[in-house]
Amino acid sequence: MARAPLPMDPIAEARRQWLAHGWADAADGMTAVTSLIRAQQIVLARVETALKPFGLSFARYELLQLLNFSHDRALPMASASARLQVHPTSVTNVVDRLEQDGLVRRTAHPTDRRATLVLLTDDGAARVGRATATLNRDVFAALGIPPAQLRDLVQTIARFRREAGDFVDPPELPEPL
Amino acid sequence: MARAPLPMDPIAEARRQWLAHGWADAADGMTAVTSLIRAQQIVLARVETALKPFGLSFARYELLQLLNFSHDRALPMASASARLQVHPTSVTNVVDRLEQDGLVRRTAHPTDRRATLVLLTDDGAARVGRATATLNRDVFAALGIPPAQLRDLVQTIARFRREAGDFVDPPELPEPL
DNA sequence: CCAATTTAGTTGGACTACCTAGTAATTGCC
DNA sequence: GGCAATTACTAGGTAGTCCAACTAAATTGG
Repeated sequence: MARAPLPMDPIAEARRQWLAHGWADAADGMTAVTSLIRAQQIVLARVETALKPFGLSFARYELLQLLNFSHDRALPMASASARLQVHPTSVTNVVDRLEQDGLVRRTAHPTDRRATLVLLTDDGAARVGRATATLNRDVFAALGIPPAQLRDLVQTIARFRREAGDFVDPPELPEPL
Repeated sequence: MARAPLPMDPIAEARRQWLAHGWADAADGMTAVTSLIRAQQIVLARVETALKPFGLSFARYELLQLLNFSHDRALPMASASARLQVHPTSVTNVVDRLEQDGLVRRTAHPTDRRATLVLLTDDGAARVGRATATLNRDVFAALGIPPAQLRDLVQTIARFRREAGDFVDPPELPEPL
């Protein structure tokens, strides 16, 4: 990743180019998409930096934390894949490495002989606990976005995700027909 | 990528977990970070889907479009790396493949014998032009985020990027000192 | 002017994610 | 009951990202 700040905002520059080429109807969407992609790069870089001392990447951390919050600290591979929204082969890959590091263990599923349970080891639980403390302190609690904007950002993205079919609302109240 | 929508919002669920564990000061930041990462996954998936018929990925497209907007349709590798905010080795990698496909060519820099110019070929220009039309129509102009929220989103992220040192404001007026 | 430093780019290695294709086990339907 | 379709996972290959280390060329400083 390049370190030196650019002398101007490349996204605003792209927006100018879009307008100059007569693509006004797509300019705002283009700007939003590139903004989201760039913002993700920045926050992910911070997360990876914070996790590096623990020998974890964000992909590893997410899986460990998911197990940590699950009953019996275990989950079938397929459930992890669905919950993390990643390809099943990615889960296989990450579990392979986490298992080599002794942070998780593969176990037989009690009833379904096709399935494999991933189990968080004590080492894994300790590791993810320490990583979370660092992450909370150095990244999440120090993002640098004012609370009001943070709230709007999350809400806008939540609406977008729901419309994109990312999840469906749980029936908390009586269903409106 | 998993396709079926989850029965509830996993990010809201994570937020509940964070609050339940007494990490209230980090909960909003965690929520924002995971929201950004998930939103990027969704929009990037749409972009990649739209680009697939053209044999392009977003990384390839970005480089081609950057060259397309540059003088003489050419740029030194280092400039592309800085502008795209990716590691120099990533540029080497992408240029290798684009060159194999005949969409760009490596040329000698006229004055600096260390540097390599990447030049957009006519084929490359035609390809990126058609890809942009599709991208504008199918993705950017059809994001599904209301205009007002789109504007706020972009502005919030722009502020965040500036504070993160992504870019510095251009000296549009006489330099202070 | 020449040595030391910086800059530009590539190579090799590691990680993550995806896709395709395969095996094994389970479920569903006649 | 038994065959077909589905589900769970793994293997192999491709793409993209990064880092560390390296070569070559340009710049800088004494």
